[in-house]
Amino acid sequence: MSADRLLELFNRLQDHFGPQHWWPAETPFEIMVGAVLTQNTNWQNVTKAIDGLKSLGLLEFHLLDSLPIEELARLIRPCGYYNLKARRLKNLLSLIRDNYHGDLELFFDQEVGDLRQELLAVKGIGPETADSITLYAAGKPTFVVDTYTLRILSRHDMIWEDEADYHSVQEMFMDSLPLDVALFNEYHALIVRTAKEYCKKKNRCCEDCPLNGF
DNA sequence: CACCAGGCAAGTA
DNA sequence: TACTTGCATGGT
Repeated sequence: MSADRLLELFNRLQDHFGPQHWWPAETPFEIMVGAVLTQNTNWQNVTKAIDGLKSLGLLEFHLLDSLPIEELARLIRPCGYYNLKARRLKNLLSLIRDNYHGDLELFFDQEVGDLRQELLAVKGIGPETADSITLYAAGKPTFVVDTYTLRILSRHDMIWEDEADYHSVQEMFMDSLPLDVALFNEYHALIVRTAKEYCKKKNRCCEDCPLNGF
């Protein structure tokens, strides 16, 4: 896989869509919560859950941390897997409370690899969620891979479906591109944008996809 | 009606 | 190691 092709892909998407202004949230804490809630879930459903928490004024570390888990589960119901996600959020909040006095700034203020490893150690936080929080909430340079990334790359013969484990694909991006937070931010956002708009059909590209012929 | 969505962990062989 | 399954709501 050539670095040039990955750069060319980015340039095409950027030329076509323009800036994406990710992550769609108002605070790093909201990004972190959203990253957990969006696991295998339509973003529309996530916004329902987030807006619900917001409207009650609960989208703040200490409030969610002290909220009973059953109550949290009930409040995030619209985003699905609510019992599971309530537990996962609690796991994450507990880590930040116990090791960082609930200080999100302090938690995020560490070397990118350390932050990522600490996130991965939380039960319910896998590579994509860890990278999303690291990149979009903490602003550290790590590349976010998701199902859309794998789909688009394999569709354009940039990976084989079998060889496509998370870390090898992530390495591919990070070995080929400058470790630039703004670039990684925009690149992943553009991939999601493209997939949502043009990869609705299961196993083939749309006629009018901006990547046609790429 | 079936299928899908910005995953992850646990179970099975 | 390599599959498989559970988790769940809401939109198309």
